[in-house]
Amino acid sequence: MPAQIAFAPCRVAWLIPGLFMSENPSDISHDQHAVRLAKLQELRAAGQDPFRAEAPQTHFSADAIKAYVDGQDYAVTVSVAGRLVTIRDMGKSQFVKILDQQGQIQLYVKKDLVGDAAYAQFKKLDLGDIIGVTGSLFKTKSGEITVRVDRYTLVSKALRPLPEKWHGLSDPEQVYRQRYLDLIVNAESRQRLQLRARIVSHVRRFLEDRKFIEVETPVLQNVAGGAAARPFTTHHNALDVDFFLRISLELYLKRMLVAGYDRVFELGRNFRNEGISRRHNPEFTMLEVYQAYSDYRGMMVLIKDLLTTLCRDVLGTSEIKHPASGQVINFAGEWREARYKDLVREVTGDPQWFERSKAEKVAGAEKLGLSVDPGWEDFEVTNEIFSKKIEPTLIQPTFVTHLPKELCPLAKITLNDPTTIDVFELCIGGMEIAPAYSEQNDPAVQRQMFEAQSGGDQQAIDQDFLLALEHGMPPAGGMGVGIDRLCILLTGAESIRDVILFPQLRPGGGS
RNA sequence: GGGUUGGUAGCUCAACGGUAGAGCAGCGUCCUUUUAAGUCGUUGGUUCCGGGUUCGAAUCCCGGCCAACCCA
Repeated sequence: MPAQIAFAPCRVAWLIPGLFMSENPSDISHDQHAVRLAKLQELRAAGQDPFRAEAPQTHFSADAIKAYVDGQDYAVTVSVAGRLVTIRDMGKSQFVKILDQQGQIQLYVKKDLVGDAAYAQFKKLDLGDIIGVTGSLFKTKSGEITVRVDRYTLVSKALRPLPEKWHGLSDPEQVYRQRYLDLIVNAESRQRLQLRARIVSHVRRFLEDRKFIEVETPVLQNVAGGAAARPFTTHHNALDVDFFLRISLELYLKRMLVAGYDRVFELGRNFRNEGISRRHNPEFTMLEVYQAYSDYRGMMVLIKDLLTTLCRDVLGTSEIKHPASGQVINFAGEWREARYKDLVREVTGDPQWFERSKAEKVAGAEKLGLSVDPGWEDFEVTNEIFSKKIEPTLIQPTFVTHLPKELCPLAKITLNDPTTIDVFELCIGGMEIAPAYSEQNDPAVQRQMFEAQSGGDQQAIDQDFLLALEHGMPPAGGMGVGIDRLCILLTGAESIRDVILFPQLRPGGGS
């Protein structure tokens, strides 16, 4: 049992006479940082250093509360530790609360139990200090299970004050830049970000239970392939070579299919050097899953199982509020399936849309209130309609299938329709959550599609990937799941920044 | 990149051309089962930064920085 830290039985004001007297020009009572430093100095002057102290921890807060045996006050002894977040001082006794990983637990400190000196020292603790206590559980008059403290130890002195206890921290800039403060004082943020951890954990377990193997592939790549996005560049000094940070996991995971890993996944960070918005962070977490001898229809079953079990096991409900639309998203029952072309024909009101000339399509898009870049191809004009006028309306889970082949060079062409590919995009809450393909495994067709997309720029083609394909890749279904967006959906967050611990901000701002 | 809104005490917010305030936190009292505990007293400001207008600017104007939202 570590030695108990005891405050010297004197007041800070005695240490430096007149320190807190208002008529004294050196009064520091208004400067909370200075007051806390003075308290630390006082401890050190008495030969005690809280930063070298230790505390036992037998229980987290919620586990300790569960350990209470009803009707048997003081029967169970626990040691808990955490940050002081509430102090209610009643003279010769105090109720305080500490916060740990599981939440808060109330402590009751009585002068006649801990002794005069230790009690006097306890009164000098500040909100934010980290303490460990040992005591026995009881239930207060108002029914709150509480630790009656026998002894306590200060194990870290907080030199800065906490944000306000009632309103918490609400300045969004400070919430993101000093997330640790947000997590201390805003229970909602704590719950939301812990929910994310449980979602990610469930995803891993779900896939491992189905015999998928988790792998880690390179972040630094010569060719940033597998998606259309602007990559970040970096430089390796020893090799004197420029690298890209990956924009997708796809091409390396397919090499693993070639390697004989029949079910493989990676849960990792992608980087895209593009705009920052409510739905985009420059680095974001992606799940990609590949299953040999499956196809995009198989991926439909997989993603539906994944989301249904997530709802059941993590959220405990199959209905989620969607704040932007006010609708309730229902994950139970059949999910809608709709062809891309049908949705476009419906929203444009034109059954012959795909037979129209580009000029007619541009006019049609403008009629819908969209502005169209004159340099765009046919399919880009149509896709602008899809992403602006259709996708945001797909609130309930919807598989959009048979996308135009120009939208993705990595999928198989539909057998009886050479203009579309065997893919789906799962849209929920107006967002694209998961695209999936029947993966292209014909190396010659794959090469043609890369060349058509790259406009003849051989540098932009991952030749090593094509070489791998020539060794033979089994037919497979593949799927990507944007984990951040999934978390936005499942936690009811309004912004990607709310489900990322430390979202990217311009450096140097704020405090 | 463009537009809108915002930046005031450690935190949450007032004051909108005339002496910068409140609550919480802090400091000093009272109080041994409190629940935003209560009680009495009290300290604390480069009003984001830099210019300008004015007798006088947190407030109006211009420029910059940072953020949120909308748009591209």
